[in-house]
Amino acid sequence: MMTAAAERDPFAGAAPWADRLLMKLRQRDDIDAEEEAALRSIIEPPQAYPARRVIIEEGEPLERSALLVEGLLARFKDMRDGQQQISELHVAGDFADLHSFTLKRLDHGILTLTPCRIGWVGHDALIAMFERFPHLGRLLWFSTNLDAAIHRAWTVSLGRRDAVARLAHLLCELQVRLEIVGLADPTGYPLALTQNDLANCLGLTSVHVNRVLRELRERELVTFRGGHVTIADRAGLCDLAEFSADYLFLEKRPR
Amino acid sequence: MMTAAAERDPFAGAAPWADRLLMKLRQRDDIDAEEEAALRSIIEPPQAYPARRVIIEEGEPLERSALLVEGLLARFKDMRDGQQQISELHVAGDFADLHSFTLKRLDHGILTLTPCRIGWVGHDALIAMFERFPHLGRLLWFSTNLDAAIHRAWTVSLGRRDAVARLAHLLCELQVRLEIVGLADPTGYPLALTQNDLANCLGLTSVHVNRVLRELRERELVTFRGGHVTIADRAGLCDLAEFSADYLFLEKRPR
DNA sequence: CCGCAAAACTAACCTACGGCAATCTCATTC
DNA sequence: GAATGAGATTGCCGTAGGTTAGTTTTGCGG
Repeated sequence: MMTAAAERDPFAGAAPWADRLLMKLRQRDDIDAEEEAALRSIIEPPQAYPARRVIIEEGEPLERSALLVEGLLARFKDMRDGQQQISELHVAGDFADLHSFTLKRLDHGILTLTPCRIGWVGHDALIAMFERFPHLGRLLWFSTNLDAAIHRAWTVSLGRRDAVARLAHLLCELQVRLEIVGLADPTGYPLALTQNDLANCLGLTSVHVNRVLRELRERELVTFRGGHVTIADRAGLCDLAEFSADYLFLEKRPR
Repeated sequence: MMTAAAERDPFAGAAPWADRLLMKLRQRDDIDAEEEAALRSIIEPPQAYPARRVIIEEGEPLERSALLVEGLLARFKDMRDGQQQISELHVAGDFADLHSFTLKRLDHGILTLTPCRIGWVGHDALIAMFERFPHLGRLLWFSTNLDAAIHRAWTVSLGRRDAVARLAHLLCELQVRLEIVGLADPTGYPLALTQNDLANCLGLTSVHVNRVLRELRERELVTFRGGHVTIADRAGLCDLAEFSADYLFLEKRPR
């Protein structure tokens, strides 16, 4: 069953690289077939990028946004003294820099942490789509506000949780976000990060992340080894982290 | 000169409580007279709230958003052990919880730190306005993305700056944000916060904030006393904080 | 002008995490 | 299968900031 939009665009209706984005959005609101086709049609076929490549430089003028199709991306900021802070991790299905649609440039860089596939979307195509489907505009606005909610959760972690709870909280967050897009099962998920990457997310040093990982392992809560997170005691982990998924807005509602 | 929208609504064209919001938005993009009238017309006359009142509870269903007309608001989260973390401060002219337009509830509470005046805006009125003026929709989307950029700056502070630089950075941020809405002169600004409030922003204790304020005073960079921030050496302060206003997106551009 | 509470300030001590350096593990390449 | 290098791991010690427990100052209602 093809919609009008789908017939005009040879990619629409197909474009499987938008699948995880749709899973993510449909967790929060209904999207009808016409909207789906419109959304799929504006996302260009994904391009591959190697790990550890800065794909968007801080300040660079932007006329398109990046839909992460596969891999892990980080929003990061480098300090004078060589330290780095990551302000958000992005998983498949995330629009990593939809913020640039209104900001026109970013206040931070975006970096691949693993090999990635990215489908670009032109800002002009977004404007056209929003004129026809204001509801999709609100949904993507929602998704940037969801990023802001994640930022706030990280702020709370960095400000008020100790290193153990902070790491536990991050692992809980990723568990939920990856489950939504079908990349985690209830016992854990693949996570191709180094301990140093985790340190850059958590405002710690890699040495201390190592100590904390050992503690979490010894307390039989989680194991992170060989690029895989195995959650041994989910309830215990959430409790330690004071984690609640409320800030991820998983309920389906008209937005 | 009255526009069509202004003639329909007795408050439009007047509604001076939207002045600072307009100053803030016009710093980033042009707004024509018709848009201005539409925006003014949907903001209800401000209501007064005393200091230290939670005006929005975490999770509460929301059908309107708060434009801060006067005073200081905080987005906050309380921890099990009684600690509090503030994830953003809002000054006059800020839409404090425009995020709830798409989120429908908040992942945090909103609290008055000083006596405040707030003009409420119904979400239905926003939808109607956006249908007629998509450009205003993008501008307000921009303003939620600006909040996200501020969140990221705080994340970097909390993760990678020591207490002195962290406090200095916050004081720099407020200087710029208050200047935009005409509430700071180049030498400083009124700031009716306690040292404990600052501690809750910075992930510190009030005791340590006190020590750090003394250090900043002794280094002749800033003084915070009697609810007023006096900047003695702006360049030195920015340098210490590694502060750049880039993340506040002060340039005027079509959004 | 007094009495009171909240906030500011100080000092002595304590601890979570950083800094540094050495060693270990493991995957990759020739 | 030896050589290499990135990342993981551990131990020791230093320090930024927390904790506790005060004292002092400020603002304010009566």
